[in-house]
Amino acid sequence: MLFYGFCVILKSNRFGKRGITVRLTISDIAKKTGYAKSTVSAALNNKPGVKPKTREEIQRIAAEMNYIPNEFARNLSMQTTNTIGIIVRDITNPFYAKICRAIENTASEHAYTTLILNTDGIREKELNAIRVMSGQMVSGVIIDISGKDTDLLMELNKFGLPFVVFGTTAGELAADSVEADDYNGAYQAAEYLYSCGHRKIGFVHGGMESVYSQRRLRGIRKALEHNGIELEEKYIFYKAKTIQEGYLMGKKLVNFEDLPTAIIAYNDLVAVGMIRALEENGRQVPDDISIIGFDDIELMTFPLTTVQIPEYEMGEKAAELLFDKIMGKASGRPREILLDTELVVRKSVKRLL
Amino acid sequence: MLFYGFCVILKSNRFGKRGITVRLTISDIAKKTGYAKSTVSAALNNKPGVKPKTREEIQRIAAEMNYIPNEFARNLSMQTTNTIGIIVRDITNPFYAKICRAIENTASEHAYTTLILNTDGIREKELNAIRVMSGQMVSGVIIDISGKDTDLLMELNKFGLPFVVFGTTAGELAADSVEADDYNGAYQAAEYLYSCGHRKIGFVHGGMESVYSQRRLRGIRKALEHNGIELEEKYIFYKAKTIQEGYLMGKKLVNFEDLPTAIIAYNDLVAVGMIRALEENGRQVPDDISIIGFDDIELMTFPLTTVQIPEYEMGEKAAELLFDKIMGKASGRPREILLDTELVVRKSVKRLL
DNA sequence: TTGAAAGCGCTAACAA
DNA sequence: TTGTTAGCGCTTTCAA
Repeated sequence: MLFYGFCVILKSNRFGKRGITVRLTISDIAKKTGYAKSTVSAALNNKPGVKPKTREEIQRIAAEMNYIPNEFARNLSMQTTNTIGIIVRDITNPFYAKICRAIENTASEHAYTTLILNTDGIREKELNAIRVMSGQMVSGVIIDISGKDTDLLMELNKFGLPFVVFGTTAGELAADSVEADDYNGAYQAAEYLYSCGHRKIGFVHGGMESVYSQRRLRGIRKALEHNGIELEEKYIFYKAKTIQEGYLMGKKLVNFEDLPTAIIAYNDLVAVGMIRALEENGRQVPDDISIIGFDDIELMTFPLTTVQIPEYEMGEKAAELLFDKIMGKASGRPREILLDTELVVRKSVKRLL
Repeated sequence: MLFYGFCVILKSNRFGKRGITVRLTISDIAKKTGYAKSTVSAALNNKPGVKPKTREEIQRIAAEMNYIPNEFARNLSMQTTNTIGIIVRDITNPFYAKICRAIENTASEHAYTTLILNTDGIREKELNAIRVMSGQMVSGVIIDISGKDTDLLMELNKFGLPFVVFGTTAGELAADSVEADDYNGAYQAAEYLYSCGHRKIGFVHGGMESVYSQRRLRGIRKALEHNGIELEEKYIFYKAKTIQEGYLMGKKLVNFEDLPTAIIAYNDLVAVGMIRALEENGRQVPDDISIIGFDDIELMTFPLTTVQIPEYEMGEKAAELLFDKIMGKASGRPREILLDTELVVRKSVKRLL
């Protein structure tokens, strides 16, 4: 019986230590081929100044011997890495998962690898993530800052890490950034609700320190004002970002006296949680109450009307911005990319008219 | 106006190159404190043999100067890394996202970092992932092998990478592995359907090269046999693993002549896709057809009855096994961990009795 | 076109 | 208790 998972001696160790894996190095290739390390290096990296025949021979033998360059030594020597860091709240949120996938795909086209760190939005973890990234010498980082987390950016700057941001770098601070047009998305959502006859409209925000929340709120408010009604304070509900929080929100809603006829949720997760809680308490969506979400997560069974955020494109664009920066192709001014959102109408909103 | 994202000179370069970030090194700390590099290293790493006062002083100054060790140099020197690799099909699948989160959490307790690579189940990408992992000198990898991908394990072995596997290492090959009890889960699901009066039961598998599919099929078959009925060949439907594939499956199902009264889907994603397609074509779940899923993804609005797989625990256990191996604590024999599944009854199955 | 040697930032053996 | 030195595997001058 053959057991896997034991260490294999690929090359015998200088000290002959048993069971310790020693990988093939460029010196082994040099020895084998009879060329110098520098020649091997040049050949393997397709650098000019190597005789074609030599290059071919070296590459062939290296391939035969299954040589894989040690990226660490390489990076240390070149003083760069081929990895970019991603700092997100939670990869478990399909929204971020999609973004990370997009970044990874773009990165791998550049032969880069990604390092993903989750922070759960906890400051301490965010700070730590930046330190780890720095220690890992990532070439740059893509970070999701939902609030005015300018100190996170200061930190990134302190370590000299190029970065691109999801979210806005408000006011007099500016950085390359990618975001979706939340304002417009929210505006459209509210406008749509109005057109369906809804007048009492609520918003479950995701914490007002978040620019996304702020802009969505502004969008809703503006749309309603435009139609001559006002967003009532009591219909701005306390924050929720996750399914669980949405669920709790839904529970509370049930006991509410003067319920709005429609609610815009901070995101689809919150919408899911709310719907679950409402249905458990005998309220039907959209018959008893209408709901609109944000993100357009793929995984829904429920026909949720929602504002679609182009996650994949966001990830792609962010990666492109970052690579421009890493490659020194970025122009002086920070670039801010704003991507369109779109209201996807399904069946979670009741027509009252 | 202050622009972020430009490089900052943390320390002036030997060549005085402008705009190039040069990070602080251990030599800088040595110079500043007046101690030798080795002393600084020992102090910073809390190694014994350093005078407490010295240690304290060095640590203080290093912290003040915001020194962060270069992990690459560290790893190169120590011939290990503090990262473990994860090779999964697709992080966008919440099932894998959960697993990755669990692994990351466990890893970070050991001050390890994770490198996640997605393969979409494509052989070429899997092979490449292993090469990348090897080049990145990961301490070990956790890999999801759904089929009898023994050559992937051979590859891993070839590079001397310790690994732990999700899935089974069938037959005479064996490795540390973690898996859920698919067989039993499927058995329970089918048993439950039978108890609800279903006799015509179908299974949408995820590709019969997958051991999961095989075992689930066996579980279903056994449960039915136990009740004196047979799983009909025509009710074993072609493979589907994603929402899209489930959706297509659902579309086909609509035109089916002799539909089963209940279907067990390969996973929740497939169930979601099927339900969506069915409902679009006027069939209600569970009124017209009952459906059971696998995984118990959190994100469902639909009250899907499903076989819960303990993803988080799976990730945790896998990480623990791997760390044991990395730390040399593993005993000789491969360990296979089998985790219980549980049927979560919700409302996607109709009682016919 | 190739080779020798230095150096990336760190750890670790050994000497002081 | 601290310092000196070599070396991890690679790239990159610079010399041959």
